[in-house]
Amino acid sequence: MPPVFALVDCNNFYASCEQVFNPTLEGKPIVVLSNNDGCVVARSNEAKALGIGMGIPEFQIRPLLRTHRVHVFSSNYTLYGDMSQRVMETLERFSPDLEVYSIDEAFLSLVGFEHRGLTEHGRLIRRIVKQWTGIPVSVGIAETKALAKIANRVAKRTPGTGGVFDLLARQDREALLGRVAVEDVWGIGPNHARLLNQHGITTALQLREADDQWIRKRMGIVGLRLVMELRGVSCLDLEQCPAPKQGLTCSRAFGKLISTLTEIEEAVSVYTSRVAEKLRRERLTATVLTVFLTTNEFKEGPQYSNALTLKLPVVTDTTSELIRSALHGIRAIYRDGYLYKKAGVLLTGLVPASQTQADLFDYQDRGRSKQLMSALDSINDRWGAGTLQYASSGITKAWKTQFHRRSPAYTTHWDELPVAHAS
DNA sequence: TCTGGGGTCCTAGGACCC
DNA sequence: TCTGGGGTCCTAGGACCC
Repeated sequence: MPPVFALVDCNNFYASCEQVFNPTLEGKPIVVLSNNDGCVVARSNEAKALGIGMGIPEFQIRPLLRTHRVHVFSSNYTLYGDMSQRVMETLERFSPDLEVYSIDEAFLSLVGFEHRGLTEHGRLIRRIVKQWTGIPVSVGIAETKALAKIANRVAKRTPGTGGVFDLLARQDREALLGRVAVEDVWGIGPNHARLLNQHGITTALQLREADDQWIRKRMGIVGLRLVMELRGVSCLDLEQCPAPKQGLTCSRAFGKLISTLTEIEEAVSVYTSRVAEKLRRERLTATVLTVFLTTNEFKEGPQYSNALTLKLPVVTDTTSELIRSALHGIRAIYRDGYLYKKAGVLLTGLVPASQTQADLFDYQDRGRSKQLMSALDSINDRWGAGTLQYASSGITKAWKTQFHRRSPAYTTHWDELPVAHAS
């Protein structure tokens, strides 16, 4: 059976999540900002119509936001993560062959559903997801993932499609691909777009017709696979079970520039605690730790950026051991006399915890530190991240990430549940 | 004043081995 | 004077994704 993919993509996902819990926002321009309220990461249709670009720094459009009374939100990842799970669980009912591709997108295999009419099936998916979660989605259908991406784009932007577009059924495929700019093709970033444009390739249609040898040489095997996908030859399979994680990171810009080693050590301790929590949640242990530190690249003044990778003395998931190594690393790369903007901790060489616990023979009492970590995790789960923390994390936290306009965690915190008013 | 965070995969080059 | 070829592993950097 030839493959058939549907790409289901939530419309303006973060913005839609905010609207679900505050319906007075529907039809209004709203934006959601990144950490530290830095950049725009989601926009309602009305905000897009005002010309607010994706990724633009908030301070650059502040007057515009005020003039048009745009509703502005800090990111609320707890809420978005929970809503994402609800959407994915709903989609699972339509096809067990599902790949959760990102927080707001999933590929579904529709093989076996052809007889019902794929467009009709797409409309049903859209209706049920909206009804059960409140989130509007678009559905693109085609015989490869790359084409399903394009179909989804058409569904989103073309009034009259009703949010569903089946490329398989189209006779005018060439005309459609001719209207898609090459930089809007999935897998073509700014660098390859520039390269292709220089060689006269400006549309998805021209990319499809490009010379294989040339593509292979200039864009590698990834580029060639993409071209094949545009031709309707499926090269990218549905990845149903996620591959094991290769690394886990916690990196964050500081709420303000900092210069002292003490403050940086505090931040690195907190970041290490966060990444250690992720590690335990994934039931993994780490063997390698990298710390890094950078100044603000956007600002004038002396720049410094460095990273150090350390092999951990023992494979571990224990916060205190990870903090010890991270602080060791950060002291080694810290230089006096700079204003620092960002630091991070990266764990790699990940091994499933089940494979490491049996044969440890170091001096630590593993049983006790395991108990300590589960106590720590359950208290922080129950009472909020950071309720219990290590002394090296400090108290004042002048460098803390800023979220000035965060909406409530409507779905995950009892004291922030939305309230229904009888009218 | 103010510019995010967390990932993946591929490739080239060097070290090392037989 | 003359100095192979093939393999693996590791790392850094580039490109891309949402």
